[in-house]
Amino acid sequence: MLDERKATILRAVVTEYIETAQPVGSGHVASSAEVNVSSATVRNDMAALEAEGYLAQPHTSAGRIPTEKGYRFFVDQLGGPGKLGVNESQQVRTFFSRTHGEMEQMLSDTSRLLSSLTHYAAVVVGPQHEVATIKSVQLVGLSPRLVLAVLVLSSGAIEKHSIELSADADDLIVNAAAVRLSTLIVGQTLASASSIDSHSLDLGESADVAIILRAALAVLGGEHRHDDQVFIGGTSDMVASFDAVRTVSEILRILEQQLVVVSLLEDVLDRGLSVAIGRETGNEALADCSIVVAPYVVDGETAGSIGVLGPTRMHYDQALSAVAVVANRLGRTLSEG
Amino acid sequence: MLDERKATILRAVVTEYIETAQPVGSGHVASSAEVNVSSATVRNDMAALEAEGYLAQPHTSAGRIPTEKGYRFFVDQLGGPGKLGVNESQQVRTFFSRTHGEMEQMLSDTSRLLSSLTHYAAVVVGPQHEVATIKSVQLVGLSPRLVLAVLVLSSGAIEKHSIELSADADDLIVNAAAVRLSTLIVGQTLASASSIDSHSLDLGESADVAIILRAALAVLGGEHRHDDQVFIGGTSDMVASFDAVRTVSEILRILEQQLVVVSLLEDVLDRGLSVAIGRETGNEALADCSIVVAPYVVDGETAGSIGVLGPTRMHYDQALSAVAVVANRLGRTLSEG
DNA sequence: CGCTGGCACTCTCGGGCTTCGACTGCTTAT
DNA sequence: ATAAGCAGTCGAAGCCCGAGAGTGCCAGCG
Repeated sequence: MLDERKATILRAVVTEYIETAQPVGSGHVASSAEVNVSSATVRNDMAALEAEGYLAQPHTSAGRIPTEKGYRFFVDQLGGPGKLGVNESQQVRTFFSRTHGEMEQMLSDTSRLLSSLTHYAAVVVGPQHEVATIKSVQLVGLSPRLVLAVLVLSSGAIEKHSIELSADADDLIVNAAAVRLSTLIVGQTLASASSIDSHSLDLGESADVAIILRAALAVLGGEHRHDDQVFIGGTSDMVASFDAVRTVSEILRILEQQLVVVSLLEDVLDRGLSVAIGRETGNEALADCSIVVAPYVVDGETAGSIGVLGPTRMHYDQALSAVAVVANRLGRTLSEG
Repeated sequence: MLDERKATILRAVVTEYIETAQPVGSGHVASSAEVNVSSATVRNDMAALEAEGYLAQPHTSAGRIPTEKGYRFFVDQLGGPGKLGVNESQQVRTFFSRTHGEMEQMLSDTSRLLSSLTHYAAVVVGPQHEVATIKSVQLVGLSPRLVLAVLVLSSGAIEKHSIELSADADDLIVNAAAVRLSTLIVGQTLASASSIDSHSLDLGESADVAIILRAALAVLGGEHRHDDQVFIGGTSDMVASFDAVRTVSEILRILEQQLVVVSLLEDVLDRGLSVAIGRETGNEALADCSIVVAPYVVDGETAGSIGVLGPTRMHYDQALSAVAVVANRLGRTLSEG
């Protein structure tokens, strides 16, 4: 629906605007390399593009800036993720060759890597615990009425929950409960463990042990997926792309709410997109922002997602390739462990 | 060295400037309640205060704004931390009555509380692990050559380290090592555990077990205090106090470096201060910021510190009282556990 | 001697005005 | 269809000017 020339012109406007943040006039476009028509012709086409909603004019005698629809077209016909620069891909390679063990540290470092690649804010959402199996469970009495349950998952993640008891429990009882709990849930996933009906196991237990077991299982089931691990880096870089402190403050307020950030990314992925532009993010406060997302795959299963958040006038090609490459490498690195 | 009236005038300038962010003229000061002299007299005194370095003039025909020295005097003679408003202290009370267990969650929530009280960025540095004793240690084999060591500390904190082995180890060996490790370090502090000489325990162990033990002890000693837990909240609030995006970006860059933040707070405390103003923070990028800090005490020992970061024109009295009250309550709450 | 009122001076801020330049849209010629 | 030219629009920048806020200083008063 957009003929060849109009597409070229639109592309030129978008790239120029991304670079300069200034409205782009017909003269600039006409003098650009890919366009071989006069500025008058460009003007006609730009008027058409504006009528179709791809461009907008801040005021009469100014150039044009892309609308969300304009960015969307640009991104879509951009096609594949493109290639990373040599320095960048070198940076990715050395990063992943050096990294090892310690999942949290690694995810946190990954967010730093991604933000340093793109100069936007990077978000890394850790793997869902639901798919990992429980490797070990331990109960540690911290004080007579406070017991800490520590789960080690096959992914290497650790989940801890404190359990408050209504009556004192000595070490013997706690240990007995721990042993019993181990036989019950080790090897299962968190999801299946939390669905164990605590009433089906009353028999054959001493009352004290049963109390602890029931409390432990309740805690497991209780705060489902309450701690997705989210790592956000590079906010200072991203902030520099905006010019109103007000805007910045609103964006930071979003980023402070980890739950919102997670669902933001997942909403985008659920809609089958890898880029959400402006209001497409579904959040009014991010009207001037775009999000680039990719899931990463561990052992054949989609485990989590990573993404960057930047201004709508973002370097989409770079961001897309950086996100794609990092997601890929991250998934592979996590699969080895 | 500052007579009564000059002090009053200085105080009036500072409070007014904190409120309005506008240079304060002699007329305003003269009409303020505490000052009963004419504006001419105020003018004379303000000139003197400027000569002594307490005030500065942006330009000739403008009012005066406080210098760092001016703020310093203001803060010092402010005396005690002052009182919190009723709403605020109510907020603190309900927060700490509701909170329980789960240290990390609690520290993170505390930083949110503190930022919501002050509208500045709040920093909460978790307790040092060095003083806590080891309650339990567990080794979990994730894969043949990867073992995860999980320590539970008496504070309820968890420390995990992954250990990479050069040879495969089966569960039996891992378990044997875990048992031996438990007898070695449970009950000790992290510091003393990490100072165990791994060569003194070769005797009587199977070679495989010894390898794991040595690796585990090495890991313990290795990354000393590498994970102070730092929780930062309310950056979006703080940002709103500034008007240049550039400044904001630099401040955020500081806050992204957790190590820097921790040492920032500790430097201030080490100098015996509870407030650092502008360059007193020791960081050029924070020239327009001030920090208010307080340590918190758990079981009679200084365990960690909390603080807020805001603009130099911060509401010092409110910040001081908020930080003091929260530090106090936090210490008490953590002591119970 | 300290305080005050008065006065002249300085400098920023905002409005109004003009100029400049970057665009556009349209019309006409090829 | 494309190009060229031309008139028109509108913001940005520069300028002037007056208003206002504030200062410093001086002379007089208690």
